[in-house]
Amino acid sequence: MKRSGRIIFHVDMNSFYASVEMAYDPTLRGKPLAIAGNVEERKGIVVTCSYEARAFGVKTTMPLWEAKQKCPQLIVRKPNFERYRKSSQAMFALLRTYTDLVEPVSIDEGYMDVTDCTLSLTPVQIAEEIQQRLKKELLLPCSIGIAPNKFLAKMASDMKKPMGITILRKRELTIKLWPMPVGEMHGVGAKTAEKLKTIQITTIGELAKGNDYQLKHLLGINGERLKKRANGEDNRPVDPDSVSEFKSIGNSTTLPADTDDEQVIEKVLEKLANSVSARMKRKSVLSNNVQLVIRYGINHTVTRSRKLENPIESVEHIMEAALFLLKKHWNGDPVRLLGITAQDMVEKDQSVKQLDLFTFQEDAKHEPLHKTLQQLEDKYGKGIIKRGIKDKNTVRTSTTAKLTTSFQKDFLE
DNA sequence: TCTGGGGTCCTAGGACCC
DNA sequence: TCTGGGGTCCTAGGACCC
Repeated sequence: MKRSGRIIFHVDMNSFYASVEMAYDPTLRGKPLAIAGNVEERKGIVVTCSYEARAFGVKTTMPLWEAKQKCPQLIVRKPNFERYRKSSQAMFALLRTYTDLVEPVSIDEGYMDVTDCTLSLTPVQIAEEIQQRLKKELLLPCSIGIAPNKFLAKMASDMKKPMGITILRKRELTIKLWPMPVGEMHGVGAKTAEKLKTIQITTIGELAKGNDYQLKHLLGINGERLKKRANGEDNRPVDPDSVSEFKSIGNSTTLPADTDDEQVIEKVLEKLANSVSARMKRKSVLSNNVQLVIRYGINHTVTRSRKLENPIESVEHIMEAALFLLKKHWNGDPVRLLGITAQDMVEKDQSVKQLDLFTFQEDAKHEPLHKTLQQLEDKYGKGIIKRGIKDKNTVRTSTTAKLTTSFQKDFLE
């Protein structure tokens, strides 16, 4: 028998970092706890806090000094990402014992498609069991939303925290979803809410009935999508692989004090390049594009990127690109934050290396070489060969990884 | 005392090619 | 001599999320 609709779960861990710390250190349980970066300094903000801390009015992104004011007995810990990653892995492993269709969205939340779960349990029973097991086995509380698609499941999991299970059926939309402020909708932030207000849309229900032309004019393609979601339409599949296809790896840091000292800036970049490179190597990926982020003041951030000739991963290469961008684009003003992000990632194929194919004089006649390059492009598509100017008259061509093996077979024998 | 650091996706303009 | 329109790539920036 084929069921008409899907059954999607959104599993959302409650105050994840704080919960992990409590699981790890029993003396913290039941106490107001905040996780904050830069504990000693002015710029520290609350990343996550326990429900006991929330009772005092402590909130995520609140400056630490303010949180301490609201709750003098607040316990503050620095984040320990290694620990969170481990807990996260254990949590997703538990979810995968129910179905392979588990899509992690972030370290502490994910979707499950339990439509074809073979268990003789109802969806609600499965959700209850998952929630109980996460609590018992990993000491971690969560909320679960159950709905016919991802968007509704996400909205549902938000409705009851902590340790909630909420079912959101399509026919309940008008009562449960439509009265909510549009700003609480997943995908609508402050700016979009502000824009919607100009056309008298303040609730999800008003968005659901919004004028197509007006929405498109105001928000572009996103207007169309948001209206569909408001009407409970969302056919995105649960994709277990989406998380492994990450697009970028970056590190950034706010400096202890704003500075225009070039040596200090270069030191910081060196550190960032080191950590980006280490993470890339751990994941066996190379990058074709390096982005430099410079923040001058609270509201002035500049990003500059550079497409590279060859994919890179080493600290030296990352630094080279970052320094190039710094020299070219830094206006000399004091810098508040610096960041390096590696983008346009490709998987590193261990078995083959990137290879310089030819170096030749652009204006000279090299019929066989040109012919070979043409053949390569015909076979593998445009863009497979990178051409770079080596010096005034010399062109260097190179290609990457996967092609090389076949290339050698096809053309170098 | 006054907002961190990790990401994704989308848009838009200019360059270049056909 | 002048020139349209489409496609792709690159870069910068904005919005959003956790």
